Amino acid sequence: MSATVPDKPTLDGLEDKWSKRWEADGTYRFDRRAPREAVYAIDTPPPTVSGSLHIGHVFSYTQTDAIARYQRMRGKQVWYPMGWDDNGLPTERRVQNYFGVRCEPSLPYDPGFTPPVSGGGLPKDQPPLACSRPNFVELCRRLSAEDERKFEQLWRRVGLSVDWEQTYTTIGPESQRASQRAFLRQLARGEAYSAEAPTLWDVDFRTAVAQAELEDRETAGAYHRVAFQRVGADGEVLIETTRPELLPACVALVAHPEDERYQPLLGTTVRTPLFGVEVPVVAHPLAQPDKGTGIAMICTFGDVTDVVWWRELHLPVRAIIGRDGRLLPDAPAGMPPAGAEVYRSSLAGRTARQAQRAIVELLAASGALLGEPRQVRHPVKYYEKGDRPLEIVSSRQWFIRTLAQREALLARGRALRWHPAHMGARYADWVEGLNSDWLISRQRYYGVPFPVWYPVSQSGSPDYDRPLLPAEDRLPVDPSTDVPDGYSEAQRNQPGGFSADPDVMDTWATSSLTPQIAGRWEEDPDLFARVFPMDLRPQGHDIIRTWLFATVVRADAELGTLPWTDAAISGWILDPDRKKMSKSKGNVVTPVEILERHSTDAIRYWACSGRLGTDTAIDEGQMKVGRKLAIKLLNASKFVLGSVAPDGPDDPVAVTEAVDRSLLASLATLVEEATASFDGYDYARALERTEAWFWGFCDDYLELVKSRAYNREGIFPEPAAASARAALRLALSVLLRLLAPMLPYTTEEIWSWWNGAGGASIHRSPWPVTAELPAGGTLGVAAVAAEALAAVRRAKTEAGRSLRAPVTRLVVRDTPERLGWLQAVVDDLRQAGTVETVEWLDAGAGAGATTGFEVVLGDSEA
RNA sequence: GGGCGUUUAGCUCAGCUGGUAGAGCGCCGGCCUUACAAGCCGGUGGUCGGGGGUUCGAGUCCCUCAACGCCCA
Repeated sequence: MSATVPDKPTLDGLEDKWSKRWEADGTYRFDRRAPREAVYAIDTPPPTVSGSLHIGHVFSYTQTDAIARYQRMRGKQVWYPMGWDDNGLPTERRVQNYFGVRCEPSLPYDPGFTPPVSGGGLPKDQPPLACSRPNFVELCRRLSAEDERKFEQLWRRVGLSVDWEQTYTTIGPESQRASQRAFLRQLARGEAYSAEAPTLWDVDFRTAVAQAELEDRETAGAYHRVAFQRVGADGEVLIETTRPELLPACVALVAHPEDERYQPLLGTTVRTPLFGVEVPVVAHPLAQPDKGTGIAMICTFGDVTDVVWWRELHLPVRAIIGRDGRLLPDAPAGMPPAGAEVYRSSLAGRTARQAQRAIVELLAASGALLGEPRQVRHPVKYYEKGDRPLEIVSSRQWFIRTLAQREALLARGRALRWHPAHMGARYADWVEGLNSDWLISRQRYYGVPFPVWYPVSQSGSPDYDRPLLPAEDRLPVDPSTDVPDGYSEAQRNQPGGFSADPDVMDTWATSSLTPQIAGRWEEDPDLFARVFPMDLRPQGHDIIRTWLFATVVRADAELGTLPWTDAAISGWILDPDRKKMSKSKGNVVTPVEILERHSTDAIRYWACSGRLGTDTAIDEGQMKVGRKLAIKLLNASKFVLGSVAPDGPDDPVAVTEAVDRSLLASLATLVEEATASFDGYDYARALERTEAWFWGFCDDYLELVKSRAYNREGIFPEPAAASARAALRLALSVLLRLLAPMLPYTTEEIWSWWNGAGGASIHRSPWPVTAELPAGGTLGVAAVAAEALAAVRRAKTEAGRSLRAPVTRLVVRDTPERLGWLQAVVDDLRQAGTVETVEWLDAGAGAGATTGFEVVLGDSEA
C-alpha cells in the first residue's frame, strides 16, 4: 500500500483527532473472552475527585499507561479500568463550601431541598443551611459527578488507554455492595469487630482517626513541674508534664523499673494536687528516665503511651475530655468532693487550652507548680487533615484485625515484586510498626455505611453485642433508611425496636477493595477469574501504608492471595525549585495549560523520562525536548514514506547492502534492550535508548543513504537502492512501535499515513521482535561509516564551509577490518560527504595502530 | 533515635553484573544541506560529595563521615 503523507506534518490537533478515533473504534476495549494468561490487569488508582488533578497525576498515570500500551502490543488483553474515589472528608468539605450547607443527621429527608448557593460564596454572616444526611449525600454525588466528567476529559486528552466502558466510583452501589459484603464476611469470621476503646479523635471533624492517618508535627509546648504529696510518708514527688490540664485524669505515676531513684516509691501512693486523688506509683519499661524528672503521670489519655500503660498496667479510666474537645461537665468518679468542686467551677466545659491556663493558675496559687514552665518544641500527633492536636477519647468503633496476621502480611509483602525493589522496605517497616488494629469507622456522612443495626432494649439502650445484619442479597443497605428484617420503620430508635449504626466506613475500607470492585467480585465470577489477582498496582510511595497495605489485608483475608503480582511505585512531582507541590504552597501547576503549550506527547515524553520511585522536577525544557522528538519523528517519517520509499515491499530479504544490514543489526539490539527494559518496568530506559538510537538514525544513517534511496540520477544499481528503501521502512516501522507507548499520538498519526485512514491502530500492532529484521548484519559497518561522515563534517565546519563543499581527497588510515567495512559503504559516503577521491592506508591490525581520517577540501567556489 | 534513598559537566539526569567518564539542555562558533531553520553541523565543559579499604584496575564492591530528601519512632 502506498503511503499518503501530508505536506506539512504537525502535532497540532492530533489529540482531538485520535482520541475520538480510538473511542469510536474501541481501540482500548477489553476483550473478556481472553483467558487469564492472555490478560494484563491493572488496578488503577482511583483519583480523589474533590478538587482538581495536577501535573503530578499526569506524570504517574502516563507512566502506567506506557506499561499498559506495551503489554497490549505484546498481545495481552489489557484490563485497564478507571475508578473515581469520591467518598470521604475531602468531598464533604468541598460540598459544605460549594453549597453552603452542613449535614444534620437528625433531620428527615427533604425531597425539595435547595442549597442556598451553588459554587460557593455564602455570605460570611449567613450560617450554613442544615440538611438531612440523604440530602447531603445527594449534593456530594452531584458535585462528584461533575468532577468525574472533567477528570475523564483530561485523561482522554492525556491519552490514557483506559477502557472507558469500565469505570466505577467508590461510592457507587457496586462498591457499596462489595464493601458491605467484604465487611460482613470479615465480621462472620471474627476478623472485624467493634469495641469500646480509646481512639485517636479529631475534635474539629469529630471523627475517629486511624494510625495511618496520623502525622507528627513539631509543636510548641511547655514542661510544667508539678509536686505530688506522698501518702503515708513525708515528702513529695516531682513530675514534669506538657499537659497539666489532664491532672484530674491522672491515674498513676510511672517510672522505669530499673531507675534506682524511684524504686523506693514503687508500690506506694501519692495524692494529686488540687484534686486530692490517691494514685499508685508503678513501673513500666516505657517510662523514660532521661525525660523530665524521670517519673511521669499517666492520664486518661494524654497520648498513645498512656493507652499502653492503661492497658498493660490495668489502670482505671478517668476520662475528662469529651468528643467536642471540651472538658466533661462532671469530674471523674472517685474524686473527693473538694476536688470535684474545683473541677466543676474552674474546668468543666472549657477547651483543653483554656483548661490548661486555668489549672496552671490554680497550681501556681497552691504552690504545687514549681518554677516557670520550660518552653519546648516536641512532636505532637495530628490528623493529617486536621488543625488541632488529636485527643484520645473512648468510643465504640469498628476494627479490622491486622496485628494478629502481622507475619502473614509481612510474607505477602516479600512475595510482591516491588518496582523499585527498595520500596518493599516501606511496607515492611509499616507492618512491623503497627500498634493497633485497623480502625475503619468514621463518624461522617458521605461514605459506605456499616450494614448494621442494633436491637434496642426496653430501657432504650442499643445492644451492641447482638448486631442485626442483613442477608447478602439485600446489599447495599443504608441502615439509616433501611429496616432490619422483622422490624418496621416505626420501631426505629424505640424501646424494643432497633437503631442504626451511625457510622460510615473509612475511605480506605472501600478503596482497599478496588481490585475486587473493578473485577466485579462475586457479581461476575467469569470476569473476576480472568482479571484477579491482577498484574499491576501503580501508586505513589506516600500511600504504601494506607492504600497498598489495606488492599493486601483485604485480599489476604477474603481471597487468600496477593491482589497483584507487581507494584510500580512512582515518585513525586516537585516544582522547578525541587519543592514538593502542594496546594498550600500555591505552586501547583495545572495540566491543561501545559498540555496545550507543549502537546500531549511532549508531556508524556517528560513523564516517561522519570523513573519509578524517583522524584522528578517539572521541567518544561524536557517537554520541549519531547516536542522536538515528536516533530523530528514526523519529519523523518515524511522523508521515508513521502519521498524515498512510499511503497514496499517491507521484506528483510531485500536488504542486501552491508550498511543497511548493519543498521538493522543495531536496531535488533535496541529491540532486545527496550523489551527487556519494559519487562522490568523500566519504561524510562526503553525510551532513553530508543531516543538515542533514533537521533543516530537521523543524523548519520539517513544522511548516508539518502542519495542511494533517492537514486535520482540512477548512479546506484536498483537492488542497492531498493535495499536502502526496504531498510528505511523496516527501521521506521520498528521504531514507531518502540515509541508508541510513550508517544501514542505522533506514532499513530504516522502509522495512519502508512496504513491508510482505515488501517489498524499502531496500539493494537505487535510489539517489534528481532525476527522481523535480517540476521547477520555487522554492527561495525554503520558505526565506522558514521565516524567517517563525522570527520568530513567536522573538517567542513571547522573551515567555515558549507556542508556541501566538495572534499577533493579523503585519506582513511585504519585497520584492515575497518577499512573493509568502510569500503563496503564508500559509495554512500562519497555522496553524503561530497567526496571526490578516497585513499586507503593500512594502519596494521595492532592495538597501537595510528588510525584516523584526513580530509582535504577543495577551493572555495570561484 | 531507627530505616530507606539521593549526592556524576552551569542545569536535568544515564552509567546493568568493576576495564581509559556519557546524553540532553545551556553556552560558544559555524551552515539555506530538495524530511525538518520550531532545523542542521561542530566545539566548550567533570580530581564521579569527603576520607579510608579490597583489586593489576573502583563512578561501579566494602567501611566511615557529611549534606539533602522521604518514611517510621
